[in-house]
Amino acid sequence: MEAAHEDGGRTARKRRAIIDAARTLFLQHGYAGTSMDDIAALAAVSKQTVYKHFADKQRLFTELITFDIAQVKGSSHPLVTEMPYTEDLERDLRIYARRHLADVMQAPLLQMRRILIGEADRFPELARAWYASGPERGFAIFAGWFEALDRRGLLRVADPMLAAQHFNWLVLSIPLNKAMAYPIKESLLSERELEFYADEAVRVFLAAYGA
Amino acid sequence: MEAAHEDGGRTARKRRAIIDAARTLFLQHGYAGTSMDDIAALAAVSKQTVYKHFADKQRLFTELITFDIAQVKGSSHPLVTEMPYTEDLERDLRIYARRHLADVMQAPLLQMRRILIGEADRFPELARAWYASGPERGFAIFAGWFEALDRRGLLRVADPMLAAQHFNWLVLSIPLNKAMAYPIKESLLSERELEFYADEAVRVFLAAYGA
Amino acid sequence: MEAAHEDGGRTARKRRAIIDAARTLFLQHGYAGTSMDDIAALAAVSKQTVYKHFADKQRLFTELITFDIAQVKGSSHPLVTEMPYTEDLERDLRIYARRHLADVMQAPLLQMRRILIGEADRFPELARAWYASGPERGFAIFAGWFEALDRRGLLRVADPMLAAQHFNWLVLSIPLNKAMAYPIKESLLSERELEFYADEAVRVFLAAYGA
Amino acid sequence: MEAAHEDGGRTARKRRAIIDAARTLFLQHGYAGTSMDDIAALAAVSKQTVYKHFADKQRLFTELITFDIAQVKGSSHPLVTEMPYTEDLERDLRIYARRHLADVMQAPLLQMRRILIGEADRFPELARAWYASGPERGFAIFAGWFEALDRRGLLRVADPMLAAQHFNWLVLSIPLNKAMAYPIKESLLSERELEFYADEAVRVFLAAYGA
DNA sequence: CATGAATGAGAATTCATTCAT
DNA sequence: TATGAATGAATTCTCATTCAT
Repeated sequence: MEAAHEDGGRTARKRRAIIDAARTLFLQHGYAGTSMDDIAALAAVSKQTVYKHFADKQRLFTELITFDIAQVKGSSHPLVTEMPYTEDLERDLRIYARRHLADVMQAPLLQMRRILIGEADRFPELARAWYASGPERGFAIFAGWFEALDRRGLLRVADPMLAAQHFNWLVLSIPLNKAMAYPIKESLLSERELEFYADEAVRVFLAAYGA
Repeated sequence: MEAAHEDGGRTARKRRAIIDAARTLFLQHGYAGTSMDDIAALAAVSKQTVYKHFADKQRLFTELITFDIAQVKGSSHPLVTEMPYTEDLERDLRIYARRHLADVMQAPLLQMRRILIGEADRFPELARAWYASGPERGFAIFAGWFEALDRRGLLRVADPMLAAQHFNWLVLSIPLNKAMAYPIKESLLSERELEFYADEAVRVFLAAYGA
Repeated sequence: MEAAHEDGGRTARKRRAIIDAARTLFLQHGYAGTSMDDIAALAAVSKQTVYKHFADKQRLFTELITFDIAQVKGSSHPLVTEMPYTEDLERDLRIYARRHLADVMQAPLLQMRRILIGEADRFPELARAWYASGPERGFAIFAGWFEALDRRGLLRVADPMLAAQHFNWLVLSIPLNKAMAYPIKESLLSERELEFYADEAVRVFLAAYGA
Repeated sequence: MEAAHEDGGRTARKRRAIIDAARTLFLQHGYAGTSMDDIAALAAVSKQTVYKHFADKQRLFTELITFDIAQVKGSSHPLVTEMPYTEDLERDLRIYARRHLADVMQAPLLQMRRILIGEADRFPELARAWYASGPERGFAIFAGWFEALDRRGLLRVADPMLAAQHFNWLVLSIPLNKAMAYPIKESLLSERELEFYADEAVRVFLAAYGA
C-alpha cells in the first residue's frame, strides 16, 4: 500500500542494488569466489538486508540468474522480430547470422555461460533453465523460419530442428568455444571477424540446405 | 640411487595416488569444492605428503591438468593414426566423425571441459593449454587432411583451418553444448544418436566442401 | 487520556499479542531457540513495538513467566476451593489427587516446567518464583488440609508440610518425572493411568498417615 | 598399532580433554550458552582438533552425555552391589535410601538432570537414554529387591515396579524437585536433611508395603 | 618421514538491539 | 508510531597451510 511496495520503492531499490552487486561479483569471481560480505559491501547495504531479501547464498544466485533469464525472455528476442520475407535469402541470413553472433558474444553473456557451465553440477536446474531460455529458444525460432522457407521453396529442410541447430552452431561455435577457454577480453570479436564467421557459416549452411 | 626415483618407486606411486585422488575429486566437486584433506584422505596419504609433492592447491590442480593434457598429447591421438586414403570419402568421414564424437563425449572429458571453462578466469593458462592440446590439435589434424584431400581433388577447401573447424563443430556442437548444461548422465549418447549427429554433420560438410 | 491506557486499548492488545507469541515460541523452542524476530513476526507487530513494551529479551521472558505465574496465583487454585469436609476420606483424597495430577500434567505446564528447569541457572529468580507459586503453594494448601484433618482425628500428621510434600510427590512423581525426559506427546496420561497413579498414591499416603 | 591408539595416547588424551572441557561448560552454561570456541579454549586444543574428534556441536554433546551414561552403567551401580539380606529391614532400607539420595544429589548430576530436561525437546534420544540408564535402572533394582523381600515375607508387594517407584520418589522427590528450581549451591543437603528425608521416606514406604 | 595437531583466517548465517524515515 | 534498514558482534564450521613429534 506504500511506495515501498512499488517498483521504485526503497525496498525494491535495495533489492535491485543487491542483485546488481551479486551479478557483478558472481560473473567476475564465480560462485564460490564471491562472499556475501563482498556482495553486501558492493551493494552498500548491510548483510542483514541481503539475508532479508535472499534466504541464503544459493537462493541469491538462483534468483539472480532466474531474474536475468526472465529479462531475456521478456524482451522480444532480437531474432523474433521479423521473419525473413526475403528476396535475397543469402543476404538476409547473413544479416541474422551476424546479429546473432554479436548478441551471443557479449562479455556478460559469455561470463554467464561460463559460470553456468562451471556450476552445472551444483545448480542443474539453473543450467537447464538457461539452456532452455537461450540456445533452445534460438533453435525453435530458427526452426520456424526454416520450415516456412522450405514451404516457400527457398530451402530444402527435412528436419527443421536439426537444420536450426546446424545453423546456430555453424555461426557461433568457432568464436564461442574459443571464448570459453580464453580470457573474455581476448575473445571479443572485431567487426571483420564477426562478419567472416557469420558469412562463412551461411555459405556452408546454404550449400547443405539451399533449394 | 633409490627406487624412489624410478617410475614404480614408493614415492612415484604415492604421487600417482594423489593425482588420481585429486582428479576424481576435482572433476566431481569442482576446484573450490575439493579440499586438500579430502584429497589426502582419498589418496590414503598424509597431508604432509601431498604438500611435499605439490606446493599448494593451485599447483596440484595445475599439474594434474597438465599431466592429463600431456597424456593425451603423448598418446597417438586416435585421429592421427591414419590419414584417410580413401576411395569412399563420405564413408571414411563418417567413420572419423563418429569416432571423434565418441572420443569427446566421454564423461570424464566432459567434466574436465566443464571445470576448465568454469575456472578459466582463475586459471587462464590451463584453459589455454587445454584448448591448444584438445580442440586446436584436432583442428590442425583435420586441416592437414582436408588440405591433402583438396590436393587430391577430393575436396575443395580454400581455407583448411576454417573447414577443419566447421567439420569439428558440425560433428560435436549439438550434443556437446547440450552436455555442458545438463547432468553428465543425461548427456551420454546412444549409438543411434552418435551416428545420427556424425552422419548429418558429414552430409552438411560435404555439401559445402565436397569436390 | 487515551484508550491506550485501558485494558482493551490498542497498546494493551499489542502487548498481549506479544506475550502470547512469546509464550508459544519460548515453550516450543526454548529461550535461546527463540528470536525476537520470530516473536515480532508471530505477534504481527514490528520489532520496535516489542522493544517498546519489553526492554530486552530477558525482560520479555521474565515478564511473560511472571505474568503467567500471577495468572495462576490470581485464579483461585482448584485445590483451594473446598476443603474436604469429608465422611469418606479416601474417596475425597482420590478425587483431589486425580484433579491435581490432571492439572499438573497439561502439556503447556509440562513445557513451562521444562524450560524453567533448563534456564534455572540463568534465571534463578524466575525458577524460584515459579516453584513458590506452583509446588510450594500446593504444599501449603495440602498442609493446611492435613493439619485440619489431624485436628479432626481423621489423619495423624505430625509434620503437615512433610506430609503435604509426600502426598504431592506420591501423586505426581511417577508420570511427571517421566514426562520431563520424554516428548510431551508421549507423556500425556490416559484416564486409566491417571486414576491408577492417583489412587495408588492415596493408598500409600493413607497407610502412612491414616488415623 | 601405536601408543596413539592406546588409552593414554596423545590423541586419546586430547579427546578426553575436550570431553572434560565440554562437560564443564555445558553443565555450567547449558547447550546453547556454550560455544565451540570456549570448549576448545578450555581444553587447550585448537578448534580444528575439536572438530576432528566430534563432527559438530550436537555430536559432541551427544557423545559426551552418552559417554557419561555409559560410565554410570559400566560402574557397578552402588545399589546393585548387595541385596539386603536383612534382619532389620527398616535399618537396611534407611541405609540404602540415604545412599541413594546422596548419590543423586551430587552437584554434577543435578546439573546434568537440568540440562537434559531443558534440552529434551531438542535431544529426545539423549533424554530417553539418560532416563533409562538412571531412574529406570534404579526402579528395576529396587523392584528386584522388593520382589525378593516379598517372597521372604518381609514386605507385601503386589506390584514391584510400582513399589520401586514409590520408594524411589519418596526418597528423592522433595529435595530433588526443589533442587531443579533453585541454584545448585542452595540445594546441596546437609547430613541431617539427608537422613531426615531418607528416613521419613522409609517410614512411609514401610507403612504401605511392610509385611 | 609421516601423523596428528595447530594456526589463523575467512565464510555463511544469525541475533539482539538501535536508527531513521 | 511503526517499518525497513543498519550495526556489530558472535557462532558454527571449513580450509589451506605449517609445526612438532
